Amino acid sequence: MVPMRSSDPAPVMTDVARLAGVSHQTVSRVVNGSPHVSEPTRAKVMAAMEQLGYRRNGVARALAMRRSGTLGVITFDTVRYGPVSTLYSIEQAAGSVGLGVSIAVAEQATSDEVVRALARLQDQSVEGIVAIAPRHDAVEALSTELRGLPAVLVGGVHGGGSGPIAAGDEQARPGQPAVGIDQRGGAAAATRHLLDLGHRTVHHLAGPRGWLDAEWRTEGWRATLEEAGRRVPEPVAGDWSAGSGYAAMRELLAVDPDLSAVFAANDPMALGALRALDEAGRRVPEDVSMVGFDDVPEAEFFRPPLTTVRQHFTEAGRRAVGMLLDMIRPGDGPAIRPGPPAVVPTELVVRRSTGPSPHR
Amino acid sequence: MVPMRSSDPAPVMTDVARLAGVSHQTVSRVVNGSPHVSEPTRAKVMAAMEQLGYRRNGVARALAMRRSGTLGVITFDTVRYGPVSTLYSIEQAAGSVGLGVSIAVAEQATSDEVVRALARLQDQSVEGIVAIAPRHDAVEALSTELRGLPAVLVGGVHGGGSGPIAAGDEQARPGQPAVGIDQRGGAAAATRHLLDLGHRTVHHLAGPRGWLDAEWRTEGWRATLEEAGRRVPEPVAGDWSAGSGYAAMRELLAVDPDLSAVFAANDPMALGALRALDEAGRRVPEDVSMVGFDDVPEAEFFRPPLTTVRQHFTEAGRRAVGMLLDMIRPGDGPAIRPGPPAVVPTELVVRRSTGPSPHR
DNA sequence: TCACACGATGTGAGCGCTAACAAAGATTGT
DNA sequence: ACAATCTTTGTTAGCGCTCACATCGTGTGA
Repeated sequence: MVPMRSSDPAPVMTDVARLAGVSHQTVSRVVNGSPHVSEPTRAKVMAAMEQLGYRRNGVARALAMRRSGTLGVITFDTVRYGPVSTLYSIEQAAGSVGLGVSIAVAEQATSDEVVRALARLQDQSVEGIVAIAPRHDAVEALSTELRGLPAVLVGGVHGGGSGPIAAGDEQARPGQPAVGIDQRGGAAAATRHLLDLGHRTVHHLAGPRGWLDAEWRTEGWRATLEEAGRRVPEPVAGDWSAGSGYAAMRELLAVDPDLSAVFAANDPMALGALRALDEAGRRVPEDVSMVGFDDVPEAEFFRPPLTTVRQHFTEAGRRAVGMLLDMIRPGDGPAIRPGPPAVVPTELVVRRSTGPSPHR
Repeated sequence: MVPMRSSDPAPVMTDVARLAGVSHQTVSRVVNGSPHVSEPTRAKVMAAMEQLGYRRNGVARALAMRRSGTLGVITFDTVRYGPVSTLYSIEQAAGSVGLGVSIAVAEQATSDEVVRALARLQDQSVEGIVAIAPRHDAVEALSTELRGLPAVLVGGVHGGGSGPIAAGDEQARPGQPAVGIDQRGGAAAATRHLLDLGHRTVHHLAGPRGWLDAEWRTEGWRATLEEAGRRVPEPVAGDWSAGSGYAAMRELLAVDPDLSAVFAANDPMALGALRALDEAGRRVPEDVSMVGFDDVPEAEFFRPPLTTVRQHFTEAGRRAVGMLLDMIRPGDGPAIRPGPPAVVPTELVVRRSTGPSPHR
């Protein structure tokens, strides 16, 4: 393929220097774009680099500069839309400022697994950590294990979480920087939408216990119901999967056959619920209205097209990297620099799975 | 959180050595589990490491050993199930043999983007590359840019592709190691299933032009039809998304209102197609049968539950890492070592979206 | 004309580790 | 008892780069 035996060692700075007739330091200056190099010299060096196919050795550079230029991302073994989108946007943002991204995926979101993932990243000398969509225990484990390594959480923050989070809220890690999506606000919007449509109350297919996002969604739902003075039905928890949504919906139906509005913790669960409803002979939205969360690309093609809460994962990823950058390269110019609030708003996307209550 | 100012420099080997009253080399031996250290010495060193909270500096190690211990993965900005699962399984496999994983996501699967992603990884001195689900042009670009860096493609290989691929097949990169999933076989199985059900022919919602997986699926479908002596209807291409499946299905319906069996290039496209069918008043599977590809976790909850072709992405990822390991650490003991064939079989999962032809 | 500044370049040291060899001490055989 | 051997430990020299500083030249102002 390539006319190069991978056996002959890659050229190093000294090789380039020798060929160009300068010192290795001058080559370094050229490589790093120093202004103190004369034009002819720069040209000679460039030519030599070109001829040799020189690439700077990142490891040596990292050692000398005492910074690896890599961020670590901890994520979970889940192909869920949110975490994945966030991961990609983190990589984009990091890449745009010249940082690499190493990942460690924890098989479970348990403390143990998270700690092991963290260790893997630390072995690679990452400069900072972004942890995606954490659970309570994982966050806990993370912060005790961090030992001064800068880290930011992303994905599991409710309204109001820029920088150290105000005390008194049962969330994230007091003091642990976090950027997140307004889970609570999104859940509230979904619930309010349903209430506005005339439904007497809204049932909830909750996400798994212990997941920050899940809990804030539940919280937003509950608060809205309480504010409106409505009955708060017992939520049934799932595990984010369509299957669990299906099971949970059946359970809900058994307990309360008269329900008319359901808020699911995410879109796959809504999909499962839709199927359960169909099997039970309930029409959506005529008999039951359904709202999801995430706005996965497929949501528009569910039957019926799903009303859901869109999250801007990309923005969240960008801000997380910006925040981390502020921690590891303080005062390094405006690279990404997020706007003031580190909490990204959500957006209710109304499609055809919601309609007026049949009870009026 | 953690009672450690990140300002005081991390302890290094010499610090441990001094505290333990030995030479830094002895510390190195302990860290690397050398057998030539006496038990009391080892204990002293361990204690010193513990006390200081020592962690080996991976960068320095990488420089000295001339190997970074990191693999690079190139993937695309797509939250599709397959690529994501593969990515995770690669990380697992790499982690299990002590390798780190850096990722670079190309915004598009174009040569330009792939080359830039590759450059980002090379700057991190990765020891090898795994490229996920490539397109033709991307593979092309990759192999010219690789300059001796070991690389393996994963995800886009039809039956028969262990190691350098036999010439004569229009696929991957002649000579480019690849591990993949038996796309052609899976497509053939799907098509045959439909034919066995009595359908006269099978229409195809194809994946995007230029994607290896898409082309092999189309090929498998076409070959099966031809073998059976059936008419081969013109496929309509989509872009893997549900929206494109919807549009393509409508187009197919306009051209050939009598169709009774459809093979979609992936599950999201099948989902979109299902919706188009529903809007057109066709029942599935009574009027039209549908088969997808991938077996995404949600497929079981489509309406009706989707018959589809399951891919074992995890296995593919594992094998890719094993293969790469063979290239960068030849004869390094049986770490992952895949079994002989580097092509992972698929599995037809029959659910309720397929049924007997209405035309007989 | 000389002092001073400044731009362009080179020199040396060192980042934290591993590899290769050297130097002790312990053990063995004869 | 002495050489031969093995085990345990230390010493030295890099890996390829950047940083801090030294050096050389050229231009400027008095």
